[in-house]
Amino acid sequence: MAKDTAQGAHRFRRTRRDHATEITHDYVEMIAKIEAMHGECRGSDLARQFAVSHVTVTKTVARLKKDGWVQTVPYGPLTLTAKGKRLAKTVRARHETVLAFLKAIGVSEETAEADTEGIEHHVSPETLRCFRRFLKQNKLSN
Amino acid sequence: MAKDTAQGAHRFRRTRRDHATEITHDYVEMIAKIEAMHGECRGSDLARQFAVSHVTVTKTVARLKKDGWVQTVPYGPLTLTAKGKRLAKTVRARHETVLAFLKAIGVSEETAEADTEGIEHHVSPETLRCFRRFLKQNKLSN
DNA sequence: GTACAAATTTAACCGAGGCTAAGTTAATGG
DNA sequence: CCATTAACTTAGCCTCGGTTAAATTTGTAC
Ligand SMILES: [Mn+2]
Ligand SMILES: [Mn+2]
Ligand SMILES: [Mn+2]
Ligand SMILES: [Mn+2]
Repeated sequence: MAKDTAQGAHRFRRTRRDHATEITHDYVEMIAKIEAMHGECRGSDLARQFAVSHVTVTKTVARLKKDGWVQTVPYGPLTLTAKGKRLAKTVRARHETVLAFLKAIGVSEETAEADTEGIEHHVSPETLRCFRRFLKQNKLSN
Repeated sequence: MAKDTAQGAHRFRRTRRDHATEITHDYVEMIAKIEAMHGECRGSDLARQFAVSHVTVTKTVARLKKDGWVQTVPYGPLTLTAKGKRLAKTVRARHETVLAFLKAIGVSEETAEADTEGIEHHVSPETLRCFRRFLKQNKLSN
């Protein structure tokens, strides 16, 4: 019994789980970034940055709010909750590490930025440690 | 004008495009693998390997068929088209390279296998070349 | 040849993440 | 103060990738 799934099946489950949290991670990261740059973040900023419609942003933000990552005031700016700020910090750190790593092995700036946007969500803590170790060994820690 | 999208927006578009082709890639890769191991591939094999229901497989296979990657006979095995076989080959090669690369920088077998399943879909040709170059330089080409 | 088990298909549903169109609110210039 | 514009919301639609339940086909054991 327990042979209804193959032994490698958990890897695909992992990938599906990564994708379920991906949008949340990108949003809190972006909100923090825009807040840092412009003082406040509006829905229209996110729509422009992600190249989606403002309606998509409205719906996604409603989910983020329900899940406790952001707070909103009607017709006002978006703000991260304490929990949202903590998540943004770890997500940003991971993003930076992946980006620095790709550049360290010779990937061009622009390609590295683009690939990182997808890769970051599938890098496990162990792999992230390996990336950091590589950067350290090559004296390119940031 | 043309300032309705930010300069970094194309990266998120890229990631969304990667995700749109991801299932197709995983399916053709898996079908080729199962064919190679057991002579033929059935829908139930895919359901077991991906840990999804057989209904999900039926629906996904219908799309793959519509797009010309696989052929089916009612209540019979799945087969790849010529186009499907070619895609499977390139997808498998990319998977192998990503996996070998992660192991080369010190990621454990199991973690490398899991991370690769997601990362492979976001690795651009340029980054793949960097991975291969790294493996070559470290005499670990496969 | 019949009964049963496994595989497959079909129908009906869900949530996430996209979209357009239309209505509402807020800010601002004259 | 009012008209315009920008931002935001609401309503309704789509596809994809999941689900369960029920019907059908196929292969096989007896
Ligand atoms: Mn991202
Ligand atoms: Mn992905
Ligand atoms: Mn994969
Ligand atoms: Mn793969």
